[in-house]
Amino acid sequence: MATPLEKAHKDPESMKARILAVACRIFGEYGFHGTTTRMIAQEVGIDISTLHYHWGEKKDLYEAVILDINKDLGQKLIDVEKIIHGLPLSERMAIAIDTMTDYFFARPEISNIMLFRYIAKTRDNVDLRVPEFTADIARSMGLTRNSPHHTPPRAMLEVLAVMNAIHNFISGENFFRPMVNLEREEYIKTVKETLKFVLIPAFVQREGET
Amino acid sequence: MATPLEKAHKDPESMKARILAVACRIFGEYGFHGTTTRMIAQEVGIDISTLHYHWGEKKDLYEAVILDINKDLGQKLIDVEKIIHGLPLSERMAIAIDTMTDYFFARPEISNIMLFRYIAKTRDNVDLRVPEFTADIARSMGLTRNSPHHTPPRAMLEVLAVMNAIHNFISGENFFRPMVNLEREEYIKTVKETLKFVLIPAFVQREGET
DNA sequence: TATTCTTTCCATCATTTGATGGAAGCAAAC
DNA sequence: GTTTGCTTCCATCAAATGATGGAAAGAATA
Repeated sequence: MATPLEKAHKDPESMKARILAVACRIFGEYGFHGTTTRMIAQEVGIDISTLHYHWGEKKDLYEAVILDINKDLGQKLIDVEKIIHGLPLSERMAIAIDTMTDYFFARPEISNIMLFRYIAKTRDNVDLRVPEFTADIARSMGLTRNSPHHTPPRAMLEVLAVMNAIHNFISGENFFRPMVNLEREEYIKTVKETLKFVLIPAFVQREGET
Repeated sequence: MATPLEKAHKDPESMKARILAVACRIFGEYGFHGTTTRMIAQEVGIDISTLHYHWGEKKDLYEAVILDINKDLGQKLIDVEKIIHGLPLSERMAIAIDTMTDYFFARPEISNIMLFRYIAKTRDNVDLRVPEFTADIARSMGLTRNSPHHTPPRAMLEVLAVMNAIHNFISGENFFRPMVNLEREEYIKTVKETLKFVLIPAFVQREGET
């Protein structure tokens, strides 16, 4: 049997896990400063003291959310890499965009928190593992052919351009969807089409030139 | 002579204008909730009461910032449109990307506040004129050829993809630049190259197909 | 100079918010 | 049944924060 701590971490019914899930959503919606511990506690249906009992102070809970996202997203990227491995570039990108878009639409808090972290000033120590993930994806996309153990700035930025394009449409849904007046399903479908249209040709074209 | 209000609005030395400029920067750095009126007042070097005297409550000041951005950005888009009018698509996009990237790097608060507005929940009435701007750009890019008086969702999302790609690299500079370990000038240069590389081919390719 | 109007600051409030101590509840072990 | 340890909640605190009233300072005008 696992230790109580591990159990609490794994059992989604445990109070600790329930708090973490709600915290992830609320932090994603309102950002760190826009979120109050009372908002989270109320959403879970508990007292603030119970929240502090399980997770300590607000910043600790936020860091736990970051770590949770790192774990989940890291695993997802590994899964996708396995699926697309060996396929031609245009297919790899199409599948990756479709899959990751579905994933983020299902867990929009992840896109929200990542974008918040990019643009807002904070003083955290624990951090998103974006540098590692970005380098991994660059390798997976074949952008590091000339320097397998180092990721050139240009390759990093290209990957970030792709990833962030996805995040924007997920996090911006509340703002963009009324603009284009589409139902959710239709919005998701159009977002995927647009992303694939805009992002894939550049890379395919360059690959053909070598 | 202009009214005192207009004067205060135009004279960048006036207290009201100074507060607005600082507010724009601080709101951009920390978001609405992450910003306190005391932070703004301290940065300007005045008492909070003076701030409230000129701009009323915090939300009013924030709305003034939004209106200011709308005005400035709207004018910039008109200027760019004049410059690129008539040129071939690939050149139009290259110049627009270069120009707008320089513009946002010079005023990163604009990118910050726009991205904040996309992802964070608020209950504002006054709003960014993103829908209008987006439709204008779509028209300028020739994406509404088949329906000149209506902007199809797909065209809107394509424009948003381009605009947001720029915003991401400006607002994310503090996060991304250490990742790629570049000096500021080099970062800006690489960002422009990357944006043009990723964003232009898709549109040029489609235009060639018609 | 005296008067009036504008601008700025000091002192202070009420509310919100992060955080804690201690009592009460509850289940498992003895 | 009693004890022990874990969990939850109530009451409360201290600090941060948005906001205001009124006095003081300054500028413009008669």
